[in-house]
Amino acid sequence: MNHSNLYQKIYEIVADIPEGRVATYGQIAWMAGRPNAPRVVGYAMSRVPAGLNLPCHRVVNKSGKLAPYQVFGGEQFQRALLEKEGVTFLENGCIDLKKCQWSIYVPEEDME
DNA sequence: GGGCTGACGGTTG
DNA sequence: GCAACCGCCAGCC
Repeated sequence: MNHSNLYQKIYEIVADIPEGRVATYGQIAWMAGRPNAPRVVGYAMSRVPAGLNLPCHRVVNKSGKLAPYQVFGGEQFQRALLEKEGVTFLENGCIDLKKCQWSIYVPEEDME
């Protein structure tokens, strides 16, 4: 099994994140088959081709904090973008994971 | 082929 | 509750 397949899967998972929802690196790693490799996910994001147009801004850490990725133009830009998509932010600047954390099992009753 | 780094996570202090 | 350290896997020098 080629490692490139792992990257491809990571890209696929990130690209499958719906608007208004966010996913954690650990969750993506878990879905990609590497629950112990959250770093690899972050690294994959760092090396992701811009042509894929991946919504990497929807990927946050377990703390609900946005990655120190200033390449987007600033954390505020990223935050505003997510907020515009419907992501709920807390007063402390963290994302409300309990409401916006993406799951493959999307409960319709929880969706509004 | 070996060592360092990295957009993280969990545990311990 | 917050801060720091260790551990993890893959990529790059």
